[in-house]
Amino acid sequence: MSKKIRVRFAPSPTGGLHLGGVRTVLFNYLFAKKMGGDFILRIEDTDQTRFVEGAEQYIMDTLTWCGLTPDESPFTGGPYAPYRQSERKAIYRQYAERLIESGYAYYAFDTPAELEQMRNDFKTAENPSPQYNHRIREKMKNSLTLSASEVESLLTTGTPHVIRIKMPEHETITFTDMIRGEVSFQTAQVDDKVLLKADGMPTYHLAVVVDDYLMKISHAFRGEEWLPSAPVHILLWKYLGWENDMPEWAHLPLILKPDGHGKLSKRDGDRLGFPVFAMDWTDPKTGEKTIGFKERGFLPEAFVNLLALLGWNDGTDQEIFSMAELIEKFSIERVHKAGAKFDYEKAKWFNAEWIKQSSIFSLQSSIEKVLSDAGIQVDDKEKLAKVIALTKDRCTLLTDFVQQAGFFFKRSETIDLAAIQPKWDTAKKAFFTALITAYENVNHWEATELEKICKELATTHQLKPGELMLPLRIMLVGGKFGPGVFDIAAILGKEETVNRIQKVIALLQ
RNA sequence: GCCCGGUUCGUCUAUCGGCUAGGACAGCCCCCUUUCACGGGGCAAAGACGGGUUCGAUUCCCGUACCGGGUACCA
Repeated sequence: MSKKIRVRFAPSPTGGLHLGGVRTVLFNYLFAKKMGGDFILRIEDTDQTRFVEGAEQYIMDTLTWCGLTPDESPFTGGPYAPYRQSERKAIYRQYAERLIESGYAYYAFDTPAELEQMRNDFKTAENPSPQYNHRIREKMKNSLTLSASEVESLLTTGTPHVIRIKMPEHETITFTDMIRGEVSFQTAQVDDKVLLKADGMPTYHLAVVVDDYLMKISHAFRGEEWLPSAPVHILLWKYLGWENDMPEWAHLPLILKPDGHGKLSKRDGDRLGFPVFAMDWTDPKTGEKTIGFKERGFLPEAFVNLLALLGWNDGTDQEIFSMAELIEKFSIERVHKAGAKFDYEKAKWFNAEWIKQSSIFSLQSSIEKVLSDAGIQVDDKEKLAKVIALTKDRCTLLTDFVQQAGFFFKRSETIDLAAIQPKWDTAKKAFFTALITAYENVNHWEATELEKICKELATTHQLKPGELMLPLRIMLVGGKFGPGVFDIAAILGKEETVNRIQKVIALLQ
């Protein structure tokens, strides 16, 4: 039998795809692949989260980058199209009305002002936010309090109205969550949620149940923030007569702010200087740009890896997992119940590990891109491969290659002369001038040979090699960083090495 | 306020009644390195609290505290 495992989520109101969202998708994907089921994605497009321009493409790009391509497009045609909520309005209304006919829901005509009035009137110190519940609904303007003819006339005159679920007064709703086990709620504690809004669009509560049923969803993953509304959804499955088709639920723990309290938000990233979105996103309305993990220099493998370990582990000390290993080892039972604070330092560590263990070949094109974005053109692929081999263990982010590897292809615009100048004298000048000559005559241009020549020459000039390494480095690199100097010279080649030394000697006069 | 979840080093976590409580990130120290990193070695660092149950509780149960979520015609 085929399983359909779906995640349903909304992108952030401005359109970006947030860490928590990607992780929900990831867990869902891992579970689906592990079970051999289909991986389905449903995306909200209502109200505040109604798609802004480019958001659909952005979401697909993000999923592709992460390697989480869904088995069905969440946007275009497919076996259960249409997928956009706005195109399914008639479907939702039909089921909402069916609920009214069977007495499980009712029309409510209260205006926003009246609702606010009610909340004000019933607000007390003990109950700061009164709910539209079984007690309050008796006092409001709805099809339970109005006569049938009054309702009829309000409806025919097109009075704005919503459809609300009629929560039972005293029932206990119990269900099993794949992560949390048995959870129960008292219906008296939950209010008569709106199912269909005045504009005819469904709320999440109605849409999630109707769509999951119609689309034959077998497992539903979502964030923990949905747990309190689970009883509404369970009741809806029951009231619609679909109880036996209800999916299994999994409420994932939240990703929390690294410092203070609460859910991680886009603002925290801006505030603390790390990405929160998977990829760069520019809000088409405001033009505001939010940086992504990808553009910050993360490898998709590392991003997926760090996300998976935020709230899950396989019980061993292993921390580095490929997607294939994650699929093999993932188990929903081992997902934590508690939320996890996001730690950017650890996130970077995952990336460094992935850079170290990635092959030169697989890194080549992304590094070439990073360098070219920084205005450094790579002409020689073979040279690039050598440079990557020499520098990849030193880089945490792909963008670190700009500093660690850039000078191989383009001379540094700034040269840290201040680091050599104070100790520069005629003896050193004589040495480096002699070194140029010696290097010009080298037959085997490779690191150990260059080192040997340099040290022998130092001895004949009665200089300590230690005093010469730093100046040489600055001459070749421009600053106090990078791999071993002779390895650098070896890759740079004879002509370029000699030129760089010459140029700096000239500058020091 | 009420409802629902959660609670092991600063952080992410291991432990499914036997613990000298393990690993990783971050921190500190040493080694390696005539740059900076990588790497290697080491140090420091935790069971929220109070009751039970048990020969034995971090592990099971109950309270309390604290944290998080929800309490919208947002998702």
